[in-house]
Amino acid sequence: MAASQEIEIRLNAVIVAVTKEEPRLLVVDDTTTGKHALPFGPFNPVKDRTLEQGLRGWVKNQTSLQLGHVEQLYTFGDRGRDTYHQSGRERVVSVGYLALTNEANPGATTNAHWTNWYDYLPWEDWRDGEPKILQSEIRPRLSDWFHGLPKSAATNSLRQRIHLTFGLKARPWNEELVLERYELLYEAGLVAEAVRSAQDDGKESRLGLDMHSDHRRIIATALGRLRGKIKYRPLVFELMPERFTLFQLQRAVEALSGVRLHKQNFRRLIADGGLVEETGSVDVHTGGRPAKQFSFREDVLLERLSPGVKIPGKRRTR
Amino acid sequence: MAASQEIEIRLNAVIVAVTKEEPRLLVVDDTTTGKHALPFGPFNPVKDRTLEQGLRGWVKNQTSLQLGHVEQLYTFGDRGRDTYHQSGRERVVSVGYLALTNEANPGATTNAHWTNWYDYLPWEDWRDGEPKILQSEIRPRLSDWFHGLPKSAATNSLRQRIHLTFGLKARPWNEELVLERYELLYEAGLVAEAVRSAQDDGKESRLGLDMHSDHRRIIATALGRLRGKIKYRPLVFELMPERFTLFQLQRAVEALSGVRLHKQNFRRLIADGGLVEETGSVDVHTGGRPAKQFSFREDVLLERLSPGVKIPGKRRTR
DNA sequence: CCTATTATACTCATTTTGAGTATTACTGGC
DNA sequence: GCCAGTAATACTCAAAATGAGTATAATAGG
Repeated sequence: MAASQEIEIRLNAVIVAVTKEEPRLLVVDDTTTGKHALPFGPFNPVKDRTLEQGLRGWVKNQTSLQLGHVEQLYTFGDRGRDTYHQSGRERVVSVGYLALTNEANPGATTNAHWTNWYDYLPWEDWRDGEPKILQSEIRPRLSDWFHGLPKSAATNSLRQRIHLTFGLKARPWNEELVLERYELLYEAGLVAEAVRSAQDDGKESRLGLDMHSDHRRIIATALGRLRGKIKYRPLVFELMPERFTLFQLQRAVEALSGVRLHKQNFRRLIADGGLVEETGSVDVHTGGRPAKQFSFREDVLLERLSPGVKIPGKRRTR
Repeated sequence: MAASQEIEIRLNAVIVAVTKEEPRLLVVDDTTTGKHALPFGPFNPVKDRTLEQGLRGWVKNQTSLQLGHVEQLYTFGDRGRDTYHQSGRERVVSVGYLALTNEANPGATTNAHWTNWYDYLPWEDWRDGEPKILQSEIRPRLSDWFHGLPKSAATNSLRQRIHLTFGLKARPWNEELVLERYELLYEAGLVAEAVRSAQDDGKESRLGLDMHSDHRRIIATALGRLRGKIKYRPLVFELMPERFTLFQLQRAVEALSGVRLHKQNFRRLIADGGLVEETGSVDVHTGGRPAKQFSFREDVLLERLSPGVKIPGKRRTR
């Protein structure tokens, strides 16, 4: 047991809501860099009995938000995160958390504000077809980077990896590979974080809105996890109002997953899944036939094992 | 940014192998309690660039094991873990890791040794049908506990939770709910860890072999994660020898998942999945017709997205 | 060469899923 | 009040995946 150095533990929160068909993220303005940053609080070993309680504590104090589902994402301890002092005297370890809430909630009081998740990861939003940034920026620049590398045994492997993560060469787009895509762009030096310590001062156009420190990596982790988990856990409902139409639910799932779904099949999955129940009320502001409003059946948590919202895919012949 | 207290970060490793159709776990003997403990090393912020590198570092030094896949499991910071000093001066935060290896490897040099995973979680092994301990011990004692609780609004919810996690009342056994089951037993005071700080000195028969501190919770987390992940990532192959028969592969998956699989369908899934390729050699020591030996196709990692080993289930009419 | 034993191949009924078409119930303009 | 537009909801159908077998092949040991 080597003597521990001065270590500080921070609890970072990726606080997510869905409003007006967009996935939203609570950020604060970092005063020194002017960039957006994830809110965080310290872990106080004396006061906080568990890490999660520490997180809930400072969120409650600082934002008066009512958090729903909270889950630990990952613990980041990399040196080189810019909170690390060159002196080596202090090291920050961040424990990232994903927290779901409802933007209609009391709301933040501090300098925190809601932003659109896809401001930071614009290539992840395929709801209106393939994002233009892929065609215009990412593919050419990834290609330049790839061809500029020295050939080696790993060359073919890297090519495959690029194709897989970005759905190139007839491979399907897999919405869950958010972190994998971010990391590839990072390796290729295409996101601002990757060149922060280098000579390049960011004049070249960067992909997506930069964030403080490695926070974009953390939200990529969060989005990937969330996209995966809504399929087998009823997490979407924590982001919905009390009553909602099936189409509103679909829109929320689409906002998170970043892909469009087949309406009739989505409806079938939800109905057959027994996750919701009719409230008797209808929403007449649909522009067409009024839609029945539903509410989440709390008791499904008690009777089903993995009551998620499946995401219909596209048929592919193998 | 509150001043950080003295915090030590430990890197705990759940090192897993599969040998002779049993899932194995590398443990050390805790000198003070005589119990088995997970090996761990300190995180040294000066030397270790990342948490994972820190982990690989001490594992390499202490055991000379060749680790394959390594993944972070969870960060535990609960007070009350017995490494916490009442004085409140020092607090240990443990980052748990799952690491896969091959027991045929060089092997450990220290006091570490391999044990059977199911020694600690005997109710998780359904390969020979329902474990007797469920019938003889767990169900009756869970029942006693449940009926001894004061009735409240949460009573029904708890009953459902018991039924779900343990597959009671015609609900199917879900092999992935390892942590959920452990936590339920913990709440019910049926595992030794739960009564360590209480008056009870453990005379009553405990369920499964006790471990040091909260290490059994960590291995429950690991087993649950592993059982889930082998279904969509080719992790089993890291636990297999270079060449293996399909039946040996099946046995390994069964060892991990704790359930028996349908042989013909398993074979179909693997074959259709294209995860393996014939080596041309056969294993004649089968007791019957010789079995072809296969090897893992490394390049599937490059061409498929979720090349896991699906676990055939049982048909249930809804 | 017969039997036991395991590997491997093939069959079949269901269920699940992707993708449509058809029908229903509103609103707003005239 | 009727019609067009629009969205919600219902229903159909073929393909693929899945659970559960039966059938056949290839070895060892007597």
